[in-house]
Amino acid sequence: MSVKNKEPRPYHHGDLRQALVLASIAILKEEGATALTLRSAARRVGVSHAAPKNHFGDLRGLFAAVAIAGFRGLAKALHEARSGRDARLGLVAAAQAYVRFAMESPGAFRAMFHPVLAERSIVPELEEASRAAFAELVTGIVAAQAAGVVTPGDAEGKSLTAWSFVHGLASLAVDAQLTGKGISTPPEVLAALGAQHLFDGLGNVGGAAEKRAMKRATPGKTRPKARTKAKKESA
Amino acid sequence: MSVKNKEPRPYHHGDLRQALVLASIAILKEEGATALTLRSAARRVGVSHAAPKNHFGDLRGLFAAVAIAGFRGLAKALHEARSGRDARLGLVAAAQAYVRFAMESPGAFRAMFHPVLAERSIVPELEEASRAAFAELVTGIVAAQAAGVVTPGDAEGKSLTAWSFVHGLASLAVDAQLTGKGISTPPEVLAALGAQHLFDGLGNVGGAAEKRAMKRATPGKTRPKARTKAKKESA
DNA sequence: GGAGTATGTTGACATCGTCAACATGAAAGC
DNA sequence: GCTTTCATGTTGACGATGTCAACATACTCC
Repeated sequence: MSVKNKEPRPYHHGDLRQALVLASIAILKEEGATALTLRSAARRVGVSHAAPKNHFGDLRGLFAAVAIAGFRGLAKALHEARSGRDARLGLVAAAQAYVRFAMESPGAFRAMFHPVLAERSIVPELEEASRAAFAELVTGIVAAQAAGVVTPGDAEGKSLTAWSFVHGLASLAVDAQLTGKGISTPPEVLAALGAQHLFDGLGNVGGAAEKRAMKRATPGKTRPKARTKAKKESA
Repeated sequence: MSVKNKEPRPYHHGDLRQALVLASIAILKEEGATALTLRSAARRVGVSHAAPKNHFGDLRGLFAAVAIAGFRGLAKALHEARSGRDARLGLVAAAQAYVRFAMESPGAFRAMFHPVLAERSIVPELEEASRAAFAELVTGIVAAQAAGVVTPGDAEGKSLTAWSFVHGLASLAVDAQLTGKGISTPPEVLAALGAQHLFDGLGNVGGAAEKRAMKRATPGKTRPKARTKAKKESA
């Protein structure tokens, strides 16, 4: 089947499961979400169309495997964004990292929140990977509370608000909802702007936070974002 | 073909386009997003499998028609939520209405942000319906600024932050990301909570907003402590 | 070294989106 | 009134997909 290989491939692949996951991620990146099918992944690896069934059962299993890898990559990106920064800047960087992840891997991002995985409790590993990614955010909020830059109490509720914001922004950006509305600001900048909104509040009229925000809003103040490396293939 | 009707149906339906859109919405509500196909919609209406092609061209056209109806319904819900309330409570109610819309019509919600509609500029009506829904939020923010409960300036940026938050929360709820993380609070309550976070800010430590928030959060005597007992197994 | 099992292949089936060719009937032109 | 035109709907077909059953191969463990 495979065009690229003429020599007799061994009957057993060795690590077909891993190869199929990597191929799926590549397909998502190169051809979009609709192009990922059990057969297309099998084709890319060079195995028969029914081979994936042994490893993933059905299409949902393949999506789940991709989503697990995605959540782990996201958790890692969030962790790296915070590390080495103070609590507040770390949270801003994490927000930007979340959006950047979605923009750079829209296919994987969509797979992670694909409707077929709605009842993901069936796949404990996926449940755990998702929980771990969220935990990164909670940790960031707790650290910010310890540093005195976020009000104490209800860390989980506040994390959820923050998560909702970054997830919504990422989703809107990925689904191209920001275009055609006169919004030209890059999503990553919007992430930083929204993070400031969240910190300072939209309703503190005349308060110190508003003055701080105005001061920050002066042009030429945007941090040169650190160019981040490409995604790693290992997982 | 239709099981429900034996009498000779007229060759021409009359308003097949509208009937197909309504059937699609019903399918989305009753059977989920994956069940909506050109053929299933045609079956439900009782026409041949290729009839939808005359009205929608391809599958994307059907999704676009459903999404247009969805955005109009969402805009209406947002408008009604704000009307009759003061600026701040109106925005809170709008946030809850957004989440409620998604929870009550998850299929339509997913169709509105379906990947196949990513370049929706091809369908001007969809572009306009989406814009109108967003405009409802901007109007709410502007009204809140006029009422003095939101800081002045950059109404669009602030609307975008608010939109990102409600859209993210709605998406997470629809995709069942809130389950399995120890989050039992209903999404509508989370919408109101997050709206308060957005108004007051998460970072105004010791400020007036924090005191207001504490006052609101304490029905009895319990002083909010930074006691996060969420995670019990993750380490 | 043989048995049992995990891993891949082949072929089949129903369903899907899409197309081309055709049927029907309403609207428009004369 | 009659015909022409064309939007609307049907039929049949095609390739692609997910999934299954039957079979082939090769690894592992006793």
